[in-house]
Amino acid sequence: MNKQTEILEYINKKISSEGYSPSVREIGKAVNLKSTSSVQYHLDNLIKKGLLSKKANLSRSLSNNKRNKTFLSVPIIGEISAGSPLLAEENKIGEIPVVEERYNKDLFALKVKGDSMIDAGIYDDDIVVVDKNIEPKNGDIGAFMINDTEATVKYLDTISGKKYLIPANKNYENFEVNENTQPVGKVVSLFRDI
Amino acid sequence: MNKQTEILEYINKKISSEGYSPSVREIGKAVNLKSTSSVQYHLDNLIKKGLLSKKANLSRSLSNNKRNKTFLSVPIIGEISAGSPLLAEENKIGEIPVVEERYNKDLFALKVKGDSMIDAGIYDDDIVVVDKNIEPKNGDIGAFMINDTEATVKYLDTISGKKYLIPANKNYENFEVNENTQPVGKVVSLFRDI
DNA sequence: AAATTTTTCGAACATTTGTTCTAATTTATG
DNA sequence: CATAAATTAGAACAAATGTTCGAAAAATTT
Repeated sequence: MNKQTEILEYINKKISSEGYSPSVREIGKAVNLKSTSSVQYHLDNLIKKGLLSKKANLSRSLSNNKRNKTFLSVPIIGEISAGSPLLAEENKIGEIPVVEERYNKDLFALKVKGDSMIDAGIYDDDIVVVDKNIEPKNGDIGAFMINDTEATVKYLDTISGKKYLIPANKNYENFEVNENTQPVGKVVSLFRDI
Repeated sequence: MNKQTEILEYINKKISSEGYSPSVREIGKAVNLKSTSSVQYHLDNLIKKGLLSKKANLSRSLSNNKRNKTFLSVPIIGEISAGSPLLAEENKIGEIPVVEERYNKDLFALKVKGDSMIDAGIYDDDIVVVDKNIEPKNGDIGAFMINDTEATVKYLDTISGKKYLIPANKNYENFEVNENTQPVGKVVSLFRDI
């Protein structure tokens, strides 16, 4: 392999595994270059090619131009154990990546069970991302807790003055919002494995 | 705001904007702490709380524990400029995160236009991830290039010996596969903003 | 008000680190 | 083979950086 690409790959590996850039000397050790100036030589070339960025005189400031985006993970909540809070660790069944611009502390994801929202394009086993910051309004798809034990995803709407959770499937009935129905947040995005 | 969270947020901001960790002194300057040891004091606490990681004696080695580094980005392809290869930079309209275990070099994403796959739960403006490594088989949903200028997402199936691209919408017609139809890959997952 | 805990400061120190310069070595080129 | 170009090495330097210690200041508790 080319020394330059060898260096670039080592930098990528280091950043993604450790979370920070290697130093010039670490690079040299990793790719068998005994002199720091040899490493500098290749770094300069990589920077000229636009493949790498770095701040002058600044330690461990290398960053890959091609893959720089950071993603944050949001927990996926599965079945909710009776009595445990929704976001309890025991209910977590996985993680889903979210782009940083969209991330906030009140995001979480739910695995949808059943076909009650199929006409909204939400299928069994789909994963929906819920923002607890946003209270679902009429017409929104929201996540709701029923009796503190079950999370459900439905349309919210008002019919003749009463609020209902409304499935997107003719085979299911509307459910009138009562004191055991707690809005959790608005559904903002959806993932599916095909 | 709490000094500790102020520091944590500054570190996050710095890493995501610059691509590398700030130094102790940079943190101090950012959050108005005149002594490096004051910063150390808070860093130690953050590490004890498990919110932060760092290597001893190593400059700019801070990394956020909540931040998952195992996500990689896959390009989203929009409209395909005539004559340009599918994955050309000019066709790229964004990026989408993919968990590392699932990542491979032949993944890319397409923005779906129209409602021809609506009965498969794929809606207008949905984004589907395509794996060029997997050739779509009968019954699969695949991405296909037509005349090298248009990418389309359809079911693939064989009807009385002939291969067809089959929409999931009664209002659209099946399309017989011909020499201008190139399979690109299999659709493996789906994203939607709601 | 006194005692205790938390937080901040200042200075000093040992390393780490990026940079630069010149020369040696290897590789490609005519 | 001779020459030029690309690559590597070694050493030295200045700046950046993490760490530690004791004391002061501020906030909290008793």
